[in-house]
Amino acid sequence: MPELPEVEVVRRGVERHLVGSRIDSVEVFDQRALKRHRGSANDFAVRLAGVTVQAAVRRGKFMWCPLDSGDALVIHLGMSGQIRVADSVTTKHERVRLTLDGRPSVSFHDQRLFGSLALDALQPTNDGLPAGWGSTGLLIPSQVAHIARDVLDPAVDDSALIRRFRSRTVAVKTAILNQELVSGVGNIYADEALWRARIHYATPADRVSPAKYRELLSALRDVMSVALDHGGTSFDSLYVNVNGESGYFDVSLDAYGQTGKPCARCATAIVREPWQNRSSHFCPRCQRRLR
DNA sequence: CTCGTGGCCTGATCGC
DNA sequence: TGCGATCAGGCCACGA
Repeated sequence: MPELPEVEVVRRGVERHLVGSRIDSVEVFDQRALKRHRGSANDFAVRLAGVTVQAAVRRGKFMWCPLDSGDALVIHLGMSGQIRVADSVTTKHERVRLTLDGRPSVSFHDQRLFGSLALDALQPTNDGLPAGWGSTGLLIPSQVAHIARDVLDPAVDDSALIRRFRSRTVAVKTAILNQELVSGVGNIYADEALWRARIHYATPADRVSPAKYRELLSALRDVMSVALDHGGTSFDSLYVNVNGESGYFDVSLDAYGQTGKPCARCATAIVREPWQNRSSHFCPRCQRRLR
């Protein structure tokens, strides 16, 4: 389950292996991997053949490659998507293969099909600032335009973001997972950052103080930076980096997946609760529910 | 506009 | 051994 640091690792791999290449041909083995492409698999393949890849850009968990055709190849890894280089044999979960001019092929693998590839038109960013990491370009795919800047984006205005959080009545965890407010935060790092900032996940977003939000943002940035320094983390083995190597690494998690283990601060057992079709992990002593 | 729910997906795991 | 139920969760469509 790649989150922002893992996607950034993959973006760097895409930058190395795909940027500057011309795509000679495209094989679509399963068109469900083109969920976000508005058009047929044939349309996807025909429009991609012969184009040259110009850059690899990322905002939150969306990645895209501007092409010399004027469009962009949009990549989302979903839960189990992988980019793999130079596969000689096609395996069960290989969904799309790009054959390049004079360089090893690049494939999109995805067991669970939550991810996708798509071709999309580019449009200017709303604020006239660079669209994301990896390029100073001011263009963003139309289907990514509604995604907010991510936590690590230097163009994020913390004060404005905190005002938006505080205008919501939903749980604070819902607010930080909302990709239209801030992007790149998934369930793992949400629980980790809430634990670090000592905030209960169900606290109404409008009852968290600005100072607490600053702590929360800082915790998110810390935990993601550490993960990025280690080259990406993931809780299962589905995430694989661009060379097919597992990106799993032993970043120490203090909340997520730690059910029953002692809290690193106070030794109280970490609790897991079902929440919005997923789970929330927290320390019942350090993270008190507001009442 | 905001919010809550359920669908999309497959494979590992569990109880019977 | 096999079968059905459950769970994992990012994103999106939909209805209130």
